[in-house]
Amino acid sequence: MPRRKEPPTRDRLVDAGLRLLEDGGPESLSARKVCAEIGASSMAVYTYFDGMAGLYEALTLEAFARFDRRLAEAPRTTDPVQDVFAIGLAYRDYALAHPQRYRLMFGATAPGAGLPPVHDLTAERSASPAPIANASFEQLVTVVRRSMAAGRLREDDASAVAGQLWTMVHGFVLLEVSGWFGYDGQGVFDILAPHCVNLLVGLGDEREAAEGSMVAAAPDPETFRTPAPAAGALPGTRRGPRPRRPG
Amino acid sequence: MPRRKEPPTRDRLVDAGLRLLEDGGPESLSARKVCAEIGASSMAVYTYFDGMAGLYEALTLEAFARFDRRLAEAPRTTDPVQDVFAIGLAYRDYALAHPQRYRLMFGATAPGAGLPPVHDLTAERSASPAPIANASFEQLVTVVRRSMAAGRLREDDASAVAGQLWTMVHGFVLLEVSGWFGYDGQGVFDILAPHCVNLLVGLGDEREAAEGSMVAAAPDPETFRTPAPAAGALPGTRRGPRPRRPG
DNA sequence: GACGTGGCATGACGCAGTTATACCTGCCAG
DNA sequence: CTGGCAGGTATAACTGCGTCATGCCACGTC
Repeated sequence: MPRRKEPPTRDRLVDAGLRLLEDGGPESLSARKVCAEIGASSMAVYTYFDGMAGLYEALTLEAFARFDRRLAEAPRTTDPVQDVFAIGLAYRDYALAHPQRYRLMFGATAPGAGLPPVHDLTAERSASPAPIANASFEQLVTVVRRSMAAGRLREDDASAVAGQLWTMVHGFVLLEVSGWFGYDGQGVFDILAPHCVNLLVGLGDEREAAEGSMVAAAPDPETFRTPAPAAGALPGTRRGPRPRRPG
Repeated sequence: MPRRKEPPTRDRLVDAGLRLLEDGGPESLSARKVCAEIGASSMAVYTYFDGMAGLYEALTLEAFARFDRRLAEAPRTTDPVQDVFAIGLAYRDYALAHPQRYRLMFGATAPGAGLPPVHDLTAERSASPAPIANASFEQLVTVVRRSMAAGRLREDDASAVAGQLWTMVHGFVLLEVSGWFGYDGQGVFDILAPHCVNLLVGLGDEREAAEGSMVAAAPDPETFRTPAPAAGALPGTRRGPRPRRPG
């Protein structure tokens, strides 16, 4: 069993791994570099994680755990639809603060670990991020269920509705961190906010109520600028997917 | 200039690269393996692509070109909303048929090429997939615009609306190919189809009209099973994000 | 027929993941 | 106190990776 001095070697490796991943991208996430970061030899990766795949897995689990904590920190109010927006904002905040980590979580990075799950169904692997991811997902299911109980959303399968919201934020965030919506956060205003309002309307909410909850969830008034009802179109709308390198 | 015998070496490398990527995942996409596939030495990658980054870029461009062609093959009818569904189905078909290629296209693979665009804004690179991706996006914008002209969708910025639809399908497809919705296509029925209908309703369409267009776009009656209007909830709904390895 | 140019193979370099081996340190038995 | 034991760790070597300097060789041209 590992020595329990002050900071266990295993945890220091995970911390260093997440730090290197975010600072230098997946290419910096090598066994030699991570171990050198804490002053150990590359053998430590095999002692504690049985190889790089295990390290990737531990990093994924830790990233999901912090993600789950971040979603839990989003405020819960008496307006459950406002809470939906709050969770969505926290979701995006986390992804934008740690884009590499987010890609790792959802199988978009990790050259060796779990990248091709479609072709890799038979691979036996001990720990899966699914339980902790399900915990995060359940946070969304709960506020959806509350929204239905409050009469804001049509009664329906709360998990299916939460899946629609998750799909929306996930797709948006991945496009945003890859630069398809520009790098200035305009996409939230142009795409995500109207998408969310439109989806909520389709789920049964009144448009004015949804927009009110959206504005109430904004930490500052600039986050969501309510579209001018008279103009009809959204001001300053971008032309959709844009080059990764603007200009 | 390259010799123009029968199959140019450059094109054969791109073909072999796409094939290796889909068959063996990103790990199989090495300079040595791709060149060995066509009986050349690894030097060919530098002769034609100036390194692996250039090969990744060429593969991404070719993947986007085939994707664009696939979307263009989706039938266009007199019902523009039906065409929206048809494009969405073609989109998903392509992504599910070539999941690794799809990840490469949207910056999720490619350890060396454009993976961390957030940290890599200053990198100068000649060709970008943005123009061809914009062509695909414009196909969606066109049918959205037709939907507005036909009075099915509220008049709005067609690009912003197309961005919402794109976000939805992109997010869904990435979760689906990673196994979060299971591997049996149930997610289309549980999540994507109701999401699309709900979004279209929020965009101004009538629910019955949207569901009618959806059913009309299905190549066979089983693709979208219309939710029973009496039950309210979707039958057979899954519990949202699921383990990558079911069981 | 000699020449130069461009495509390509060869071989080397550094770095990656991985692993066999040996060492070293802390613990327990006697 | 001493000897053995066991587990964490460093070392070094293996293979395969991207990359590049070098040189060969087959073309097209004068």
